[in-house]
Amino acid sequence: MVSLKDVAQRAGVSRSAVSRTFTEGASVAPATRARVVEAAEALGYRPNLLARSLTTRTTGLIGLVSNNFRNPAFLEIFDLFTRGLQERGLRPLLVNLTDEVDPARSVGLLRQYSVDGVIVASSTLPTAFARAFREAGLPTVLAFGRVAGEAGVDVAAIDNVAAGRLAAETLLARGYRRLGFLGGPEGATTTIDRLAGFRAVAGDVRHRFAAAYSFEAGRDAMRAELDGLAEAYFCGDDVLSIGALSALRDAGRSVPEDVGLIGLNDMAMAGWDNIRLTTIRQPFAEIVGGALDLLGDLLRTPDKAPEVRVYPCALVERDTLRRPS
Amino acid sequence: MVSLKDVAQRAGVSRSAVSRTFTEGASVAPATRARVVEAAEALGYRPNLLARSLTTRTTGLIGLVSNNFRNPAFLEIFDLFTRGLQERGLRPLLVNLTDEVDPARSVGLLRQYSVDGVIVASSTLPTAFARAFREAGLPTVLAFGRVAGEAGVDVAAIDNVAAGRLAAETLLARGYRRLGFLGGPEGATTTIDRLAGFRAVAGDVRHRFAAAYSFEAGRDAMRAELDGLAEAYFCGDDVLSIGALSALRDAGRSVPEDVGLIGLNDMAMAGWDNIRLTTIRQPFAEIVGGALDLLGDLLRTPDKAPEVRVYPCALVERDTLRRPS
DNA sequence: CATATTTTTGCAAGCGGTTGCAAGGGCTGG
DNA sequence: CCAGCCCTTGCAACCGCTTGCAAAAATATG
Repeated sequence: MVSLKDVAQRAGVSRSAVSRTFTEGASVAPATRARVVEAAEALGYRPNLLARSLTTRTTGLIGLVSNNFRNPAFLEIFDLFTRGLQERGLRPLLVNLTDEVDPARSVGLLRQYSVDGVIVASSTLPTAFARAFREAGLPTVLAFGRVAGEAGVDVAAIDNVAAGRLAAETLLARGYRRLGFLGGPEGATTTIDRLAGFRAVAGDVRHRFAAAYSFEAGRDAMRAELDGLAEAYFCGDDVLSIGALSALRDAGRSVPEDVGLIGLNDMAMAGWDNIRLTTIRQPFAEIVGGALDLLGDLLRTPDKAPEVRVYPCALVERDTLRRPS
Repeated sequence: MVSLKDVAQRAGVSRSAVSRTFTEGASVAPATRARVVEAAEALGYRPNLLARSLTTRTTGLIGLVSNNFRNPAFLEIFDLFTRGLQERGLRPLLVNLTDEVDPARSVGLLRQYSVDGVIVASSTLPTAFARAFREAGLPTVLAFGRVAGEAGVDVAAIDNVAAGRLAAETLLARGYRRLGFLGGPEGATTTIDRLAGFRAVAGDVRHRFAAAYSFEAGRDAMRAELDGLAEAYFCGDDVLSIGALSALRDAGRSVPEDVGLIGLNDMAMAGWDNIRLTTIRQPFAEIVGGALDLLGDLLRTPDKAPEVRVYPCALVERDTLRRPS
């Protein structure tokens, strides 16, 4: 591995000189810079960012932590995050927290790698995680989590209570009466909020929680609903809806005539011609962009007051709900 | 940030002593170790891995590079890779190479972050990338790429030529005669190989390439096929198949009676009750495990001869192909 | 108990960089 | 031609940690 010293030697200058030609805004004479650049190129030199981080105290590493590796929506989200980070000169260190229950271990890990900040991209990770990161002094932003009451953490997300209300209002407006809620994992804040919003409008409806955001979980949950079916359901997520849809069709119920279904997310798949799920759209790109902006602010001014950005969600009309009359 | 020195001071020992209590197999007296551990705990000390890497020359960072952020199969793959790496004490630095065309830039990036190795997880990234990484001295393993002729790079993947043959044989065995190939991106080695295998059995069939592994690309490609439709198609990938399926049903063609369809991958979605795609299964978990084992070997013995692990693929019977008579 | 041997320990240098500081050099203006 | 100023440059220290080496301490041996 070629280092600063090698370049300095070859260019006939001091190590400082070559360091300076590679650091923004340092004072080097054009002539020496040229010599250094030439030597560097000849040797194929690139500064070692991790060594540099030792003195600059910034690594450019961002922990991208999630536990949603089953839900295709998150592939879109990872795509947006990784590209966004790359555009900002940052590198995502991916942390898969599936099955992890102890925030302290994740904190240790992120600190050991001196990440500059962390993005928690999850709708189901207990809020203790984001909070633990923040308390460990890591600039943290939570994306796709709960927007209220997460004292001390920046958040970019939709208002899940409002989404729940919108779902209920929509179902009622379409003439469905006995409503049901088929939510995601029971403990998740987003599930709780969506149910709360839904109930605020629809009253104390029947509800059931799926074990995960997965097709199978949605299908199984809807199967369990089959006796005593409501007229229409708000599903916690599109992939859950698709599972539910499958269970309904299997059982010979027609959607949207017999049963209405509305999802949440509007992931790419929801629009596929053979699915055409009516759903509530989460503006992924905007949320991710917002989360990245928040992170950028936080990196610049580490002790700025936490900020919450709430993004509007909107109904996307497709074929699993009756049209308004 | 608490450092070695702070702990040393508090424990009343030298910095070396505390360093040694945190490095495997170093000589420290039980008593001092205890004092150090206590001080470390009181201070919340964790060794800085990046500083350590400066002398040990190993970071535990692995570049996980891909350009497949549209294909849900890759979410499963990322899940497997990240968990597998974590189990081995390694950390994935995620690199999104969508739209990147210059291997040199990626090489620079990976070297700047001193990754210990890199996993190229892609079926469509030009082979120049994996090769460039290897030539830059980075232990590299290619997963889901071409298994033959990639001189100098470890590979874990299926034999795409064999997969193409299997597809053609299956279609013929089911009584379909005029066959068609609806492949993924035209330049990709995997596409080329699958087509080659398919043709080796089916002869010089009609073929068309989709622009990407996406639903829309599959649907559009199949739409373009509609006049002059073959009797059965081998699609480059499940998500492409699902798009194709949608185009066919839209056009009033029944699958599998009018037209047969066979995909490749057997991603979770292919088995969903409302899709039920007949497909050829790529054993994701085995391939990922193999890639990780290869990487492990490579990290241990950096100049071992490149090795290729080929995994068998198998037909998964569902509803888009006639049953054998 | 003295000596030989083994462990444990601290020192100091080094990993690949950055940066404050003071000295050196080139220009300008008078 | 000289003083004064500013831009460049190298020195040396430091970032947090590891490690070879030799001295010190502990243990074993006769």
